[in-house]
Amino acid sequence: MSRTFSAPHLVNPDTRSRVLSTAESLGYRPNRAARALITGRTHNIGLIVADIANPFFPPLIKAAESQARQRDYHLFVADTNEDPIMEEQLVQALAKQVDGVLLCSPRMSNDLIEKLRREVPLVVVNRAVDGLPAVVMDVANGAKAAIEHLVGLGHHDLALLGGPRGSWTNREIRRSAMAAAKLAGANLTVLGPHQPTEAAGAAACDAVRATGATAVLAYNDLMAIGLLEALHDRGVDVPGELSVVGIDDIMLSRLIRPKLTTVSTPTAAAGRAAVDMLLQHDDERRTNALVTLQTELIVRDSTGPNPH
Amino acid sequence: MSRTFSAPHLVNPDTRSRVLSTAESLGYRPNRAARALITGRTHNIGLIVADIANPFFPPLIKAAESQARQRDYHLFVADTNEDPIMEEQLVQALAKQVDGVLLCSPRMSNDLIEKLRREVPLVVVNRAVDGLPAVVMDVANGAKAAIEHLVGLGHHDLALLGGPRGSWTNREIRRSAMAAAKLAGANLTVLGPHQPTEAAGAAACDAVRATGATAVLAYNDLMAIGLLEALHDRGVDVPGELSVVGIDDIMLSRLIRPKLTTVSTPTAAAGRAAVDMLLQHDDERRTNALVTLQTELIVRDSTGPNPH
DNA sequence: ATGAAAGCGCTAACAG
DNA sequence: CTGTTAGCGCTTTCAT
Repeated sequence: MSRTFSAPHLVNPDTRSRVLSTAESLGYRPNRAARALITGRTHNIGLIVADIANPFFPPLIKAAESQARQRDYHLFVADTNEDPIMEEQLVQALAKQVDGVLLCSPRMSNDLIEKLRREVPLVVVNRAVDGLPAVVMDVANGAKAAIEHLVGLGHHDLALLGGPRGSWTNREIRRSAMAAAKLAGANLTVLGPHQPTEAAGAAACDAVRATGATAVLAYNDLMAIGLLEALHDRGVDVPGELSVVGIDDIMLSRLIRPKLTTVSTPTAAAGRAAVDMLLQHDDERRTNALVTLQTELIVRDSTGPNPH
Repeated sequence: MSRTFSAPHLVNPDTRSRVLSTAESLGYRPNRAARALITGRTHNIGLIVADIANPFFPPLIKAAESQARQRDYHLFVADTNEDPIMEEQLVQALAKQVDGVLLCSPRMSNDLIEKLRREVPLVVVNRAVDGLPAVVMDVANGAKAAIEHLVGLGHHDLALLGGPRGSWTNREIRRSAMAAAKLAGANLTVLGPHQPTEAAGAAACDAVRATGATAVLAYNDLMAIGLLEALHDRGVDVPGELSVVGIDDIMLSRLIRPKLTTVSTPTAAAGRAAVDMLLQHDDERRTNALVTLQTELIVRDSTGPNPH
């Protein structure tokens, strides 16, 4: 009898235990897909990220999965390869199989997000979208702290190694870094857009040096690390000749030499928060809920005083 | 009419296109859960790993997801936190929702795997189980090559930094390393079991030094890197005083200094192969199919001649 | 080549 | 409190 599983409280304890033991001996397990058909709740969540192998995402995925399963949900994970078109396809493909989708660091337009939210409940991570539940990191404040840190070290000529087109985070960083530089009376040259990868960071090395900057803020740690590698190959001393700051504080950043100064973003907390927002009942959910997670500048060894 | 989607070839092209355009205008998408109920095929795959945030797994997950979706399958990802009990629970929880489960680096017993395979088709990665489709890396050969490399550098006193209990890979490495050391007339001290983490590698530093070994092979790169960090903190020069070899060739390993000498394992290929094995029709599937992927020793900067 | 009907495993609603 | 019934969206079988 299905009530034993779906509404245990209004069934006779005797009957219940009898059913339970029979079920046990038969190895019976309720079929969630069949249940979903009638209840409309699948107890599945979709998680869409730009690149599973980008070290930024695994801690987020892990935290989301853990939080989801604690609430008896399973997690679909899908990878868009940084392709906005793939994002749309994936949301639609998963829509019928999940109770909601976590869209992490989307590259698609806000208009498209608006369209997709009508097909399936959406929570967006790393993007603020009007009227949509979202989890963002306060990267603006982080970028500001990074610029102030560099200016405090005597740097006047700064460069920003920009991230991918379509990234809300990238826009926030640029806006905030430009404002902070202006306020401090420093020059800031903006480079980009670039893919958020180590290879792109390395490839941008010469462009960075051509700006004449003595300090660089990168869109993320991966690009900063790529830049560091290329700088090392060219015999440029960090932080002696050039200071480098990243954003994210991925595991790598404290393991490389010099240890990377970076803005730490709470990725695991973001994963948990996103799951919580998706799963909290609609009546509690304010449609414009926006959770902003704090960031923190971690000063390590890749930044130093202006050599000039 | 459902035939339009499930058996397009035996429907009148006119009718078909008419149905299709109507469906399109209604935004209709077939419900896979309902389809699964009757066909018995969910078009979903479960992927169970010990730790999503362990850098070894993301490339495997990414490759598996990509391969699965190319074949119109979605991927559930779950994390066991290195807990064998969680492995069992997860397989059972996913069993009804998937057409098969990819069990990566399982820590559970072979007996339990035998039991679970009766509930859901299983493909095992990083473990050879009799009569079960499996994808393994030839770590035995990799460990042998590592030992020979170290002996070739003049090292006679070696240590093996062992991995987790229950790991087939760990047993393979130990067996092969011991055989290779014996053959070369070198001493090999085996340490462990340890968690396969950077922290555990660092924590084992003093134990490693106490063995008097001049060269160490670690269960994986993460442990080797932890060891390197601890060695650095203690002012021990690598490879001047101690040589270190890892296994896996995770992205980190070529980014740290000294760059880690390691045995590269084809993790992406393993993810793809596992999906392929699961999805190939049962009639083609030999029950004892075992795919063995080759490994390769990558000599970088963490190994050098015996100082004595 | 197409329409109609049965039924996958489950829950909801309704009787008892 | 418990047995029965209808039907979720789809595919399959059986008619036509």
